[in-house]
Amino acid sequence: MPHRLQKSVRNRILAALPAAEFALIDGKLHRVELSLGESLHRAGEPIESVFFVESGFISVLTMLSDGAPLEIGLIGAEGAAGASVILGATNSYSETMCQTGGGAYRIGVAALKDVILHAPRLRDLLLRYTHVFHVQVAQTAACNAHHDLGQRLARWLLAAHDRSGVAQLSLTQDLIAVMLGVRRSTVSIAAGTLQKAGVIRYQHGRITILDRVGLEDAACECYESVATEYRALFGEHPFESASEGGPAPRI
Amino acid sequence: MPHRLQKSVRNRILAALPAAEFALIDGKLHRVELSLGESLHRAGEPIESVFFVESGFISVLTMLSDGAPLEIGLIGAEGAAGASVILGATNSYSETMCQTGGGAYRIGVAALKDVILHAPRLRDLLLRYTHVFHVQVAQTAACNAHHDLGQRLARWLLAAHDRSGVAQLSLTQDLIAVMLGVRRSTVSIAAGTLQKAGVIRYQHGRITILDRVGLEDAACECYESVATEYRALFGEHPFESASEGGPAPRI
DNA sequence: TTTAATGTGTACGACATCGCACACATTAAC
DNA sequence: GTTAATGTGTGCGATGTCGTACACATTAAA
Repeated sequence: MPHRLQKSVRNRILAALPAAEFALIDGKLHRVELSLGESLHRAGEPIESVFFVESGFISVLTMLSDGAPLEIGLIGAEGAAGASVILGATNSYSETMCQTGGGAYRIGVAALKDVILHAPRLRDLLLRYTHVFHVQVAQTAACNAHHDLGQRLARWLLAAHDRSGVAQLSLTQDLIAVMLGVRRSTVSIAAGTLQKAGVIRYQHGRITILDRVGLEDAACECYESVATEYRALFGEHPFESASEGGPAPRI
Repeated sequence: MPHRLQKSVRNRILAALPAAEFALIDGKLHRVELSLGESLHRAGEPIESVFFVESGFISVLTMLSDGAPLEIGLIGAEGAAGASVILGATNSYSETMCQTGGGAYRIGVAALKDVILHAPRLRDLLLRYTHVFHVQVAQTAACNAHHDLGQRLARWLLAAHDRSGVAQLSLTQDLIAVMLGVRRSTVSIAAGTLQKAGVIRYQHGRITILDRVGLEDAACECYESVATEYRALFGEHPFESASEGGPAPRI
């Protein structure tokens, strides 16, 4: 297998590895394309692979017994889906699925555990990433209880924008409603408010962020709290592709 | 320092250690008594100690910017507060405080990290416990969004009952309201419903669980989902004191 | 025993969201 | 260009909780 150039890798964890550790894992990574709606792990099933996200973002969903899924976190190029295997988990407690098109590097769980024995920096990064993701979930728990949909929608759009890197997202209100656990019509009202304020624009499955700062004002503190945790781990621009350099794109 | 008898230790993690590993950590544990309302870690502050809970239970709270705390998880004798240090966290993202009287074994973070280098089983147990706690938080995020207060209250009482081990709890509606992030008067209504159904009894700061099975029926699935995860880690009776043996107390 | 502090039950208008329904707008398919 | 599929805006009664207030019950303190 031809060697990848580490600096062409966008995933922040892989990009942060010392060259020697990257060389160890490189040959075991399989580039995969993720299509919209594709499921990476199913709730209750064994975790067979870990996915280091390169582009797009992944939703982590808890499935309630009435069949309703509810999103508890988002994973983009700053993280990895299925990383809980390094805590000793064998089965996934959640459903992880791609909400956009995207790409990732896949590695089998056994191979990853093997690599980790000789890659302490990778192990530490995965542990710390797992912790920050946990903080994200904890903040979401509080957010779901305390903040109204207007704030939660703005927060979600910011998180999605960070992780996708583009201002125009292909997202229906239906999809967002499922993620946030509310009616589609309720999303329509909240989105309408943001639209009237000139912050976003909706056009049949396409949502454009017009005013990033305005969106931050509309969001609850939860966005910023979690972003701060990610900055502590990855530096000033945690969601930006490592290979691009420069400040995160602003609109 | 005189050696403790490992079999007199109630904490499930410490009790599950091989004797050789327990001997390593034993001398570094400090028995502490926890009083009601005592704070073990403060949000944003460095984590200086990890607490292996022996009795009573600990609330883990996210502090929102309006000053309102919201509980995201409970820790009893099955776990440890501050365990996220083993993921590389240096500061606490949450407030942890004791909601009952209780006891714990405290160990300094540096000492714990030192022990862990030579205690792989302890390390694995802490990692797996951290994962299960994460699952608990994730379930709470979904629960806060989807389930009404009647279900959430029943779930919370079950969790508190599991971890305290006694049917009579010293808990005001005010305290429970803060934990669940609702008005005290709303708790009064939900508790009144449970009381009329003969499931619990309230007597000025003292709540008695009269019908454990009825409480389980009133709770959402979230209780059982999380309990299943804890069973996978600690066996059939995850919250029971390890030294007591026999089935968990039923009322 | 009396008094104060604490804890609980209840009331009521306001508000967000539910659950459902339907019309309309835009895009994709033919 | 016509038609079907998809996505969005809106309406409305029902429900759960908010926010606040107050009366009452129980326990603790004087």
